[in-house]
Amino acid sequence: MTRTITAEQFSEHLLYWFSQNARDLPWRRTRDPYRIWVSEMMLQQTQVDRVLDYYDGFLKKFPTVQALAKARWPQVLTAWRGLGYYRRARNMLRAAKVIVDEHGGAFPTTVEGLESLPGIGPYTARAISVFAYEQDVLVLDTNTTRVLSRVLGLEGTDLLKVVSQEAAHFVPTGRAWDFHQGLMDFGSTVCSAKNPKCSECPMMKECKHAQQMHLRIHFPTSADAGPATCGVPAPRLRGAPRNDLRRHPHLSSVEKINSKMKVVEVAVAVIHQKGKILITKRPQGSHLEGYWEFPGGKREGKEDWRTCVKREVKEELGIEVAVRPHDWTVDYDYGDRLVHLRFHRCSILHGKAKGNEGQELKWVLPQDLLAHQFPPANEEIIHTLSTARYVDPGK
DNA sequence: GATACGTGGGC
DNA sequence: TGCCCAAGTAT
Repeated sequence: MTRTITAEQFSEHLLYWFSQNARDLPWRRTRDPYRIWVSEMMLQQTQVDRVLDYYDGFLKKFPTVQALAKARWPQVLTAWRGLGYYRRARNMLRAAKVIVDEHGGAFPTTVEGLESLPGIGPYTARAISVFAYEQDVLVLDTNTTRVLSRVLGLEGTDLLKVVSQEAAHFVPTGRAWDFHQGLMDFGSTVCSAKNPKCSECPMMKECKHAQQMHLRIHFPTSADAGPATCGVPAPRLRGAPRNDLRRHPHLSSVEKINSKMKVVEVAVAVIHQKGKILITKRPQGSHLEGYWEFPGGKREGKEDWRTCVKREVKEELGIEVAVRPHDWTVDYDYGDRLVHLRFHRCSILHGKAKGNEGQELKWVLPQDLLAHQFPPANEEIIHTLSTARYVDPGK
């Protein structure tokens, strides 16, 4: 399993991403705490595009906290009408009066001071600290919490508390402003709540969530097991218990799978001979081109899985194989579809394998599998196969 | 800690 | 169409 990303790696990826993808938003062109405050209040539970329709108009009508403090509620309501959550506007009017009457018109400069104002809670207080004063504090909202918890693989109840502890040091010194603006944009566009675009994410390799999303491993129960076909002794696995992968507890976390999601079923052949395993290279132009993979293919309807393996191997390689019951299954989530892979170990009955579809073939020792690039869905299988010791059926 | 609070967009 | 949700806060 990959190491957890470091704070430095995270910042480097994020700040670079932000430098290339930053949106030009009006509240990013100022450090005036009043204007930042207005933006943050409007942005509570409200999307950027909607806030853009109100932000300039509100500031034109109430350019300063003094102007707002002098206003009457119907005026403020008029400037807010349509945005929703009207208590926000009412609290802003109250807070403006407090700032003018009790603080001489100056905004509090500490998180505690800000949070004491009506309508300003833990999030908004820290957001103003960072976006107006550029203080190095961690700001957690739904976006930033989601991104950090995913990358770090944190979950469970009290997520806010866990993330604030584990990620407090992720804020790069002196760069809190960029860091959080980037995190917000990143969370709403790439690392979104629904359908995250992991393919566009610079941290996909290090991200615990991506690893979990795309690699869910299940094990056949003993009831799934059956005799190998054709009476050929199958390679037996020694030294690597079937449940080896259970040592990765986070892999057992199964996300809700959209019931509408299309499921593609693929039977995979892990063909052993003389201590080596046969792999093939995906041809150019195909999905995941250039990756090595095991022979196999899509199951046709309710076709028997082992029949499917035999058929695919015959089509692709021109050989007859004996097929064992499957040893592993992997579900790989592409976002729009779920690919269900079943890995069956096989032995060659007769014939010499050749690439009937022009694909490159290679026989490799288990320990050499790691040197070949496989799709991420195969990663754990590769790891298991490469470290296991086999009894060669031919000996 | 569960709930209400608003509206428009996405699916 | 109807349901879910989005830069949270107050009760």
